[in-house]
Amino acid sequence: MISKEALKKIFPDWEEGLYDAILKEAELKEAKAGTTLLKMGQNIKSAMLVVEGTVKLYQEGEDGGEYFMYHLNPGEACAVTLVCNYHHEQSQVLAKAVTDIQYLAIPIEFMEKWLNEFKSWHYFVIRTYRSRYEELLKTINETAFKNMDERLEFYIKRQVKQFGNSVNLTHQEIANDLNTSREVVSRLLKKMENNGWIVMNRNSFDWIKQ
Amino acid sequence: MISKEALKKIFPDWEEGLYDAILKEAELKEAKAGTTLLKMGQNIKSAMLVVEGTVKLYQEGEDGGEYFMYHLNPGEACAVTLVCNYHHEQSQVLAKAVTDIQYLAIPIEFMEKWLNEFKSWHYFVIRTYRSRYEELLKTINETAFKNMDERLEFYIKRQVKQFGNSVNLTHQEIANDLNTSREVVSRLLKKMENNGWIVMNRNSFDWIKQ
DNA sequence: AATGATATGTGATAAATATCACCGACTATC
DNA sequence: GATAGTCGGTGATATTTATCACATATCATT
Repeated sequence: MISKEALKKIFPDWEEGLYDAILKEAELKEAKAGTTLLKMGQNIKSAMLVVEGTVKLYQEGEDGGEYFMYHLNPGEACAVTLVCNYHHEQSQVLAKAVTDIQYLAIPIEFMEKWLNEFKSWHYFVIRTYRSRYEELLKTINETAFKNMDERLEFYIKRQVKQFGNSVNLTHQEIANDLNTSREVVSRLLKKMENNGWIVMNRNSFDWIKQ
Repeated sequence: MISKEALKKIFPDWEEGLYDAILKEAELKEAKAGTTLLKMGQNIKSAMLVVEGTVKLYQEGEDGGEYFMYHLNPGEACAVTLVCNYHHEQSQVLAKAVTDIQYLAIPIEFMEKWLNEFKSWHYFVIRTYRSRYEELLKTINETAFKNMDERLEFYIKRQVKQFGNSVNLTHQEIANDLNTSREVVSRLLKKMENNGWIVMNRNSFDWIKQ
């Protein structure tokens, strides 16, 4: 299990009792890069708090398509799993580990209990919802108003912010995240290269635009 | 001001003290149908709780376009205005009254105070965020995966659920909400009419599909 | 170095949507 | 009931994106 000190660094400003409760009740789990952590429609059994690594959150289409919404980093939690009420809540998102990750899985029976017991947990839940809500607003804005070239640029910028200027994704992977086709991504990336925004390699490219 | 009994009907399951606090601190405001209640970028000075009527929430594009996200009904609150921390939060949404409305405006200095004082307020804030988050997920799903014909159908169904089978909107208004053009909406509605899904009139149409 | 697998490039074409131009129908108002 | 304004219909065309087909490039493995 994780040490209390490490926990405090990643999730600051909680009450002592909450750290103790986490250490007692949560399970520290690991997952390899690429693992699907949560599927749409799946019953939610535990809340997920990211300790190490990065998770990608998707919306899933009926036809099986995926649409990238936002990243989760250490100290952040998956909003949909912070279930307050009932026991048969189903996931409305798809979550995948991008890197090898560690996360805390907290059985959902503690969600309501802790809301009553720990003020800092309450704040954490609200902060989580608020920040995820704001991410969704950005995603909607991009999707509703922008063409694919701008959406791709937005996507790459988020990627760069997360992992640095070297983007290690194939055109196909990017196309999947944006729910478009590889050809479209290839052509738009080629344009960006011609504009001097990126330098392309196989399996990756570098963002060099200011 | 509104009576305590009326308040209890619209916002059930709060603590007595919270009703009293609302009655003491909130202002009951009115607005005519069509009024813009909140613009994007505007400083948030008060939380908005709907008492009577319906509010439409939009995302606003940089070019001035609008994109409809969801309705707010009596007993519901605008999530973005439930600001917890700082005083200079700016709105990331556009809110418009669809009907004549009444709403409670609560100065944001009480947001944090009440979170500490009233457990039921805490729950109300979380429930608000959760339900708005879920609405956004639906909106993203429609926008990212569906073509305009399906999006229009989804839009009409939400409208029907809100206001009944008679949809009193012009093609132009629908086009604005979906960030497309009137011609596209007209053509798709014509198709729906040919399919026997709707009966069209000037300024309105009736949804007759099962 | 030959082979197969994966990644990327690109033309041709189709489909969806946006835009422009203009028309006729209805409505409110005087 | 003439008129101006709003609403809806529709062809033509442009743009964006999706899809298909196939070529080339790179890499890993032997």
